[in-house]
Amino acid sequence: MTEHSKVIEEYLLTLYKLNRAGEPAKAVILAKRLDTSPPTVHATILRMQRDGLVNVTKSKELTLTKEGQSIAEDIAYRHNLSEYFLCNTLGIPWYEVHQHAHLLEHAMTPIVVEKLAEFLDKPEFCPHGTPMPGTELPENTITHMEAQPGMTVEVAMIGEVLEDSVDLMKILHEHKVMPGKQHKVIEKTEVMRSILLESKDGPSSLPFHVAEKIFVIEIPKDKKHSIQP
Amino acid sequence: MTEHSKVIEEYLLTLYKLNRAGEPAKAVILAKRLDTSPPTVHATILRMQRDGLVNVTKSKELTLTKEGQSIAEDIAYRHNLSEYFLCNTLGIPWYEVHQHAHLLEHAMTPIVVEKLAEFLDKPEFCPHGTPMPGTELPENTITHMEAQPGMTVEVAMIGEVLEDSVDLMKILHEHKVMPGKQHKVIEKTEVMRSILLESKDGPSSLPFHVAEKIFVIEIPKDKKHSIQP
DNA sequence: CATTGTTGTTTGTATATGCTAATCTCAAAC
DNA sequence: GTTTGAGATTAGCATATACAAACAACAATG
Repeated sequence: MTEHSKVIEEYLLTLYKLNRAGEPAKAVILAKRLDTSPPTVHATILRMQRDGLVNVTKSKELTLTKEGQSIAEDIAYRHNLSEYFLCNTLGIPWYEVHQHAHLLEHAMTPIVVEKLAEFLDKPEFCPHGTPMPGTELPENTITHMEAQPGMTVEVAMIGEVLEDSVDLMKILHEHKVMPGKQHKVIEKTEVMRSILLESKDGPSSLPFHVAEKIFVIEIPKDKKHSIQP
Repeated sequence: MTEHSKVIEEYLLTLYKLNRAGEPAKAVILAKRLDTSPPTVHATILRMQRDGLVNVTKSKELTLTKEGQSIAEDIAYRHNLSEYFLCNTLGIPWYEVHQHAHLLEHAMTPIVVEKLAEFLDKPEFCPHGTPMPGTELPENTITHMEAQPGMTVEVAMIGEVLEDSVDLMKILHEHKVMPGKQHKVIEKTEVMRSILLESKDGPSSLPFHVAEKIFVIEIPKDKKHSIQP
């Protein structure tokens, strides 16, 4: 497992995340996610192919090779571990840690990763609720779009796509729509394309496109607020 | 203060360290320290000049500009803070932290630096005894070469030049020649070009070229071992 | 089937970083 | 003062990363 540049690591991580989100891994998407131009992505993908990190299907889908996958998981782990550290040890708000971890993830030696993981007690989820590679969300996790009015849900994970918008996450934070917190689904209005919620701290609304990226677990009536009052 | 590449940050830090060690800052030295070729150094220095980070005197001495100095201090601080964290929080041996910090120092946002410093209680020295920028070693600090036989000294700082050799530092560690530890100078033999020491853990010898890079403080007889038994 | 729009690719450039080999400069040594 | 040797520089080249503009390929839509 050779050393790879920051750029290559970014590509690998992005492909890994697209994969996990079930989104198609195409060059255009990469260009958008990485805020770069299609020709640049093209050239970089060629290099990654050459180095045995990705394969390109006839339909131009990008798939990680065994090695690419393994490296990507490593980076994802470093990223999530960094976020956990920044949030839980240093006290940086959960909705801000992503950007800082974005740098750190490329600068951790295996020993630092190991020692940090030990220090943090081997966490299994990052502050956004994303499971570390190897860990999975509970079976009964659904997207917030699937939660029906009347249901009480607990937020399990704020989808990684949303992590790029600190502003949005800050608002979610202010409305207590964050991992571990519970709220009730009041209504889902097609016209407004948003979901109305009610938590201890009052009502809030969730646009459909955001709700699609938030993962929740239904809480049976008798267990409401048993975890996070 | 614009963003600078890892490479540029390395150059700045190296120039800063040469400065502090009182060594001449010439291109060849940089090439050696950074393990790169003179032409590469030349090209990079040109860019740094263009960007107002260094000046070159008629005698080809490289000097940091105000801005270069300020950035370099920033990097040095991040480096030392990282080392302190790795050693004191994660428990990585002091003689190994340098290499890990070497990566981290380029990946810390100002907020991470601030929060980490708070978490660590604003340390003033790294595990090798190097003072953070803005802090100084005690006035009465001398190099180990200046310590005379009969004197009892406490190690204050392992010079940064030595940090590149983990093997050497590990041996120093095994002989308890490390910051905070005391020992007695037995003899200084010109022929062997080394200094003979005696600490609680037994005798050891220090080659002159190493002794030049180790800084100590003389401990008056009545205060021996008052700090580190 | 022709049009259109999305996506991929090529072309032509640019910059930062690196190298070797050759050359230049200058001070120190003879 | 001429030589020599260290250090600086130039020339020539390579790779990774980036861009815009032009073009190709192909699917979707009318």
